[in-house]
Amino acid sequence: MARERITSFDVAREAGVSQSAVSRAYTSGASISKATKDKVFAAASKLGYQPNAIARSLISRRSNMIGIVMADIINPFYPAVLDMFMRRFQERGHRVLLFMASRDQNIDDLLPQLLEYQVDGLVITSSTLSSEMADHCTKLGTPVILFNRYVPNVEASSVCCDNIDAGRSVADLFLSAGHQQLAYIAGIENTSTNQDREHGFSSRIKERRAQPVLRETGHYTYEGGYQAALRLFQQQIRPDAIFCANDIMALGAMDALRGELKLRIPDDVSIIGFDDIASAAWQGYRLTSIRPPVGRMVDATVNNLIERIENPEIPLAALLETVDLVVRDSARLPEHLGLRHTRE
Amino acid sequence: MARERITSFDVAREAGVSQSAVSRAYTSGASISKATKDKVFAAASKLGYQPNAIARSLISRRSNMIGIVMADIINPFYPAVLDMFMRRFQERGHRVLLFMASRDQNIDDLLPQLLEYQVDGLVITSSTLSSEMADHCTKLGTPVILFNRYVPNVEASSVCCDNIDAGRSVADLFLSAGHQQLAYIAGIENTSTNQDREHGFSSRIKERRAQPVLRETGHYTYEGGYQAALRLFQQQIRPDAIFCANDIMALGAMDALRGELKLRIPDDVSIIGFDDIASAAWQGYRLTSIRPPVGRMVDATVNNLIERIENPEIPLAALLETVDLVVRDSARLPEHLGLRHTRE
DNA sequence: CTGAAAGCGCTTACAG
DNA sequence: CTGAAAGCGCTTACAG
Repeated sequence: MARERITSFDVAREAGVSQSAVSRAYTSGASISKATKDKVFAAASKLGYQPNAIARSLISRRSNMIGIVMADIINPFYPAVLDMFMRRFQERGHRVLLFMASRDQNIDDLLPQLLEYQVDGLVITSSTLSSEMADHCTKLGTPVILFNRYVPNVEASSVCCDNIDAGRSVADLFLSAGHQQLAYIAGIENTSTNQDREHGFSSRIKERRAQPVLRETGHYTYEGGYQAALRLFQQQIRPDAIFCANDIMALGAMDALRGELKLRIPDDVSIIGFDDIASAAWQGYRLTSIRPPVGRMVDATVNNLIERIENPEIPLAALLETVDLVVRDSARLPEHLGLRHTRE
Repeated sequence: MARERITSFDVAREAGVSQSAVSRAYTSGASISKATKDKVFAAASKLGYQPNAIARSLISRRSNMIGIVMADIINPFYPAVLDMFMRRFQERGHRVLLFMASRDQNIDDLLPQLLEYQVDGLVITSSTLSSEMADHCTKLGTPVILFNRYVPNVEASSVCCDNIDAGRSVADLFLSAGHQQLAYIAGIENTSTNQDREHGFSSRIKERRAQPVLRETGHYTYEGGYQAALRLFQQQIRPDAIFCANDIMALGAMDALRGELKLRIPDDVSIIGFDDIASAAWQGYRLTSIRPPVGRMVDATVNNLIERIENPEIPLAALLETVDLVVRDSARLPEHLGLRHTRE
């Protein structure tokens, strides 16, 4: 069981140079001659040496690790998001320390575990943190950015899509197509995404003096959306158009309407979802959906975070991206859509 | 911009004790009096101190980090797997350094990036590694375990479900229910999961002297399964039962059959998938599927890895778990199923 | 360009 | 139980 730990000193001895030289060989931009570098690499590959990133992190006070906190990986929107984050950070030479939170739990108890590993920066997804914790990160010099969440007055950048405006647009689309009675299937109540989507939708309905919106909660899950749709149609007043706070609930609602309730989509009821997850495009659904510009949002998040790591003076940013409408077959829409869209 | 770095020396000074005492206060089982410990924690919380895990890792030669390599997070089977791994490792006090590989690329180039961070162990999912790389890990004393992949003669443990036996069982189910012409929609060709499922399926069909199996490739994607199903029915000989190497292809195949081909499931064609992903249970599909015991597989993986971290003498293991059949509505089945199953 | 030396922030024998 | 000291494996001024 000879666990060999080969260090820069071993390589130095083998190569006949100093330990500093070995270190310089692995530091791009360090002043070292080609000849020395070659000797070092030859010795290193002979011994199977690789620098120890932990030791490097300690002395250089840079771990090159980014912490990502993610709740809700089961929600199909987030695997695609995580995939993009991973690719972006890997491309830029960062490692990712991943933490899973329960959905929308307060993550104040979790963060110290990340912070003790001296992550250079922190991406927080689908969770919120207290302003005390954010201040603590600021004091440590660890920049934090919230992805797809907005918390006012907190020492963190944030990147969101314009959920309020998206909600307003859906209301306009439904009403302009002649729908009379709109309904909203809510996600998790205390999330900013759910609140903003609902607020935009309902307030626009009020402005246009349409029938008050019906409402049920679907907890951002398929089963929740399925049950919420059934409840909506047990009432006296039935909707002819439903805006679902995310796609997975919309798919559940579609199955409930077509299966148990024998309703046709979009002839009897129009449905619009949010996220444009992969299954929204499946032939069995062809769900019309609001597509957040995930690529742009991830890029903005990574860029802002890395900029702030490299220059702590850069001020916080609260970035808001506009959404697209993806037109498929689940909703009757007006002639003139009035917002950016693609047809699939 | 006063980035304060508070160290154990600062806390020691504040508490009026030695730096060793501060360290001991944070080491469970260390010999330290309650009084000293209290003084240390009081000073620490006053100063906002938290031990530096990077420094601890360096001196203790234990990073407490596990590396997870995952390809294919877009495949809905894997987010559920990642979620379980994260919960298990977090519960047991380990951090996770995540790496994303392209699907089934050789990850030899990727591993050094993980190894330089001195991970205590390595879980590799849906990728393979060369035996050279595995030997390298052994030499470094870093245990490796393959999840859902098996590579013969490689210095790593592995945890799989019995894909060969599962394939045989599906053949038996189809034939015993009276199907005449079976077909297989393949996943990614060079993966052990695909090869084993196909081998079990085809070899059992041969043993029972049924019609030779038809075959198309679906690349483990929805769209791939959709197109593969269309191709199957463009031929002279048409199947009356299809085994899909994973669920997501099965859902694509179902949409192709019911949509473009106007066939009824299971009246005209039976379909069985593999993985039992969440959407297999959706009302729009109700796919009959083979369910690997993911919870047991993850537990076995975590247990074997942690055991080997704590005791390097423990031999490698190649664990094989048996699958269940989840009976829904997409396949005509015989009276007597002959394997463990649940009805949903 | 090169080497000797200090130091990152801890853990852990060692001696008391 | 407690403290002084060595050392984990590097980076980076400093002097030459």
